[in-house]
Amino acid sequence: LGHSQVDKAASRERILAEASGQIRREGLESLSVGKLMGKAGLTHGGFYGHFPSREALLAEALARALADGSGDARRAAARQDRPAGLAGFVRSYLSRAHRDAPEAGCAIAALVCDAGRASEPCRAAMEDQVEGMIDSLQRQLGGADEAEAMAAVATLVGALALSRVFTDEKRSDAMLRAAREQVTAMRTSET
Amino acid sequence: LGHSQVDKAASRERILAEASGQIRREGLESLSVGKLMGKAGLTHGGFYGHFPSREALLAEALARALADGSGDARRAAARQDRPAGLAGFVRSYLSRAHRDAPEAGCAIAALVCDAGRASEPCRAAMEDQVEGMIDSLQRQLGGADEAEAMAAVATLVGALALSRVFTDEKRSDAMLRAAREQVTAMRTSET
DNA sequence: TGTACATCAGTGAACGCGCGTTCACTGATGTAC
DNA sequence: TGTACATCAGTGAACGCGCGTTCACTGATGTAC
Repeated sequence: LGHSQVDKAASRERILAEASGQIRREGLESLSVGKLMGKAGLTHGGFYGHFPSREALLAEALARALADGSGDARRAAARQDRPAGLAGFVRSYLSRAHRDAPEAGCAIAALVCDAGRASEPCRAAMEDQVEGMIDSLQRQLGGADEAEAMAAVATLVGALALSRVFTDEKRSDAMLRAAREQVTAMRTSET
Repeated sequence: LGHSQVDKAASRERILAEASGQIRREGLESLSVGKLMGKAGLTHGGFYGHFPSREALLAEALARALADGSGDARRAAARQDRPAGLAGFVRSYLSRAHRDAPEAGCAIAALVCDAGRASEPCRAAMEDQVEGMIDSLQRQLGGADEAEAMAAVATLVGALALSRVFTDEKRSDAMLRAAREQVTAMRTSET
């Protein structure tokens, strides 16, 4: 059991990473201090050496989740040198892999509904990330007006969230495919 | 304090109606037996004369919420004699009134994220309602293929859910407008 | 380099609280005569 | 129509449980000499 400063930083990191996955997998309210510490290999009492309260961790974990999931994906998509550009981003965003691993994926799609009910900091963090995704898509759409980018975001987020509702995998796949076609067609009709 | 059989039926109705609104306003997990009974004008102990458990009520309340919100809206949209048809449905679905009153609105948009994490009956009920909304939109789109209807549903649900994340009302309105334009344009390009 | 000690990461018992659920009870209802 | 009584809708105290949080403690860390 490490007691050094480096170990503490590593513990904090493990706690945050675990929390960031947990909230994307089962929602903001699912995060329990005791269980979280257990998964991080520690006991519940140590939690308050890292964060002042569950609520404070929640805000930080959401920020982390948004950066991990949506942020990474958007940055990848925004890279000019990427072969496929928009089509590549849409393909990966609406992929089975993304649908089946919400804990590693876009926190916007995983938590849209929770966001409106959450504390102000959580809500603000989510809002910023949505704006970021709109910007990113507008650029990818090649100078389309913002309304088109907004509609594209709605389609992407809605389709991914809905694809996770279906128990029948074929229907779920169909939902992803339908949205992929629509968003990809938006570019084609623009350029 | 009524003790008749009619009164009991009315109590059950009040409990269900209250629960159906509560879960759409604050999520499935937000439903508390004690608070719910309080809002229905009763004490917590009486709950088990109406439902066997919180979980059982949850499934019934979700079914009710889906029927109230999405069902009503879809049925209205499906009526052939309605002046505007699809455009009318889309306008009301993506209206400020709908956004600002989730407790009376579409349960799909209010609970997409919660659905995947919920018990099997809840998930199945949600799944059915999504299929129903796809069917309804396909008919409204005038014989478009199912993929287009699915993409339209994703856009509608995604935009409504996202519009509730924004604190800035102008951005929220813009999201609704953007999706309205896109879905309405789908019909135009079809017919 | 080696020892003495202050620091502090992590432990685990304990707390108050709200939850879902149970149950003995109360008193209005509605039926049998 | 009027009375006696079984039914049962609703009450509120009590339960066990898991939660977030606190705190006295332990023992490894890393610094001062």
